[in-house]
Amino acid sequence: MTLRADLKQQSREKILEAAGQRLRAEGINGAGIAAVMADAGLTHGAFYSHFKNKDELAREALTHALFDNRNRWLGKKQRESWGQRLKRMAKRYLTPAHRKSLDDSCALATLSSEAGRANDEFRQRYEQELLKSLSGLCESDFNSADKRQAEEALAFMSLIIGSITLSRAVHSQELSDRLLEAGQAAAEKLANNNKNEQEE
Amino acid sequence: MTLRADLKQQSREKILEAAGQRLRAEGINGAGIAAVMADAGLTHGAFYSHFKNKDELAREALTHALFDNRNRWLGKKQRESWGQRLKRMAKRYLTPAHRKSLDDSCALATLSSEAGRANDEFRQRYEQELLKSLSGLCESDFNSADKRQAEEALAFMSLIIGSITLSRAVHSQELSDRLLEAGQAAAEKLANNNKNEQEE
DNA sequence: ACTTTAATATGATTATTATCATGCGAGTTT
DNA sequence: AAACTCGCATGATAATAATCATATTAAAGT
Repeated sequence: MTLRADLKQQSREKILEAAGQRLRAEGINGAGIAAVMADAGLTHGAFYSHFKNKDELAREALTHALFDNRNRWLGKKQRESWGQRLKRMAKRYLTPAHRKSLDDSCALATLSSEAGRANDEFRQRYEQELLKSLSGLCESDFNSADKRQAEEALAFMSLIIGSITLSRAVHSQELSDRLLEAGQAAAEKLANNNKNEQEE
Repeated sequence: MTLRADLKQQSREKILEAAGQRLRAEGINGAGIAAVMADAGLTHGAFYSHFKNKDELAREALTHALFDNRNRWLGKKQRESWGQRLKRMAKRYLTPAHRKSLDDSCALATLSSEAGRANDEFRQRYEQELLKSLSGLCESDFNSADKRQAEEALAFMSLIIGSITLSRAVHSQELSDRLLEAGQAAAEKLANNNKNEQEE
C-alpha cells in the first residue's frame, strides 16, 4: 500500500493547493468543487474520495494556504525591539506586491469578513490559524506572552489585516497606496515603550 | 404622477433596506434577489423595474446601509483632542453589541474582504463611502485635513475595521472580546501628540 | 369613461453547483 | 494469475439563483 496511497496523497496536495488559491482569489463561495478539481487536473467526481464535503475542503484549504505563507510574512525572529519588530513585519506585509497577488496572499486577510459569517467549524479553524500567526509574531508563544505584548499583538494583526483588506477594497491606486503606508506608519506606534526600547 | 411614483419610491426603500440587511448579514452573494424581494414584501419579478441587475442593487444597498449608520458611529463632533476623538470612536465602534448585530452593522467592515474581489464599480462605490466616513472622522474634511491627521485617520479605519472583523471571525468569545479591547487600547496610540494635545 | 402606462405577480428559462450513482481500470492482495 | 480495492471519470440529480416573458391591475392621462 505505497504507490497507491502516495498518488492519492499527491492528488490531495494538488486539490488543496488549487483550493487554497481559489479560496483566496474568489472567496469561500468562489472555490467551487468543479473549478478546484479542474485546477488540480482532476474531475469533480474524484472529490469525494478526498473530502467529506465542501465545508471540510474550505477548512483544510485554509490551513494549507497559511502553512507556507506564515513564514513568508513572519520571517526569522531577529534580535530587535518589539516596536522594531512590529514595524518590520508591517513593512513586509503591507506591500503592493502582497496586495496584488490575491491567490498567493495571506488567507487571514482575504477571508476575514467572510469568516465572520461562516459556520462554527470554519471559525474555529480560522481562530486556530490566527493564534498560530500570533505566536509567530510574539517574542514567545502568544499564550505565554506578557499581557501587554499579547494585547498589542492582537491590535497589530487587526491593523495590518485591516490595512491590506481596505487597500484592496478601494478603487483608486493612490488611496490604496496611502492605506498601506498609513498602516506601516501606525504599526510601530502600537508598541508600548515600557521595557527596553528607547532606541529612537 | 404622485401617488404612483410615491408608492414606487416606498418599494424601492423597502428593497434597499432589505438588501442592506442581507448584504451585511450574508455578504454580496447572500443578498439574493428572491430573498431580498421577499423580505421587502414583494416578489422577484418586481425587481427589474427598480434596478438594472444585482450588481446595481449591491452598490445602492451599500450606500443605503451606510447612510444612517455612519452617524451612529461618528456621533456629533465634540471639542476634544484628536487622540481623545479616536479613542472615543473606537470605544463606540468596537462593542459586543456591534459585533453581534450583523445585519445592522457597519457595512464597510462586513464587506471588507469581499469588496477586494468585487468589480470596479463596486470598489469605486466602496471607496466613495469610505471617504465619507473618513471625512466624518477627521476634524475637517478628509481631503483638506492635514497630511498627518489624514494618514492617522486611514490607519484608524484599518484598525477598527480589522478589529471588529477579526472579532467576528474567531470562534471563542474570550479571544473575540480581547480583540475588541485591544483595538480600543490601540486606537488612542495612533494619534500623534504633536499639536495641542498633551492633556494626560 | 376609455385608453394608456407601469408596478407587481406568476411562470419559464438558463446557468451554476453540490452531491450522488455507476463504471472502469490500474494497483494490491492472496 | 485471479480476485479485489479504490481512486478517478462520466453522467445524473436536485437545488438555487439570475434574468426574461407575460399577465394583471390599479393609477394617470385624455
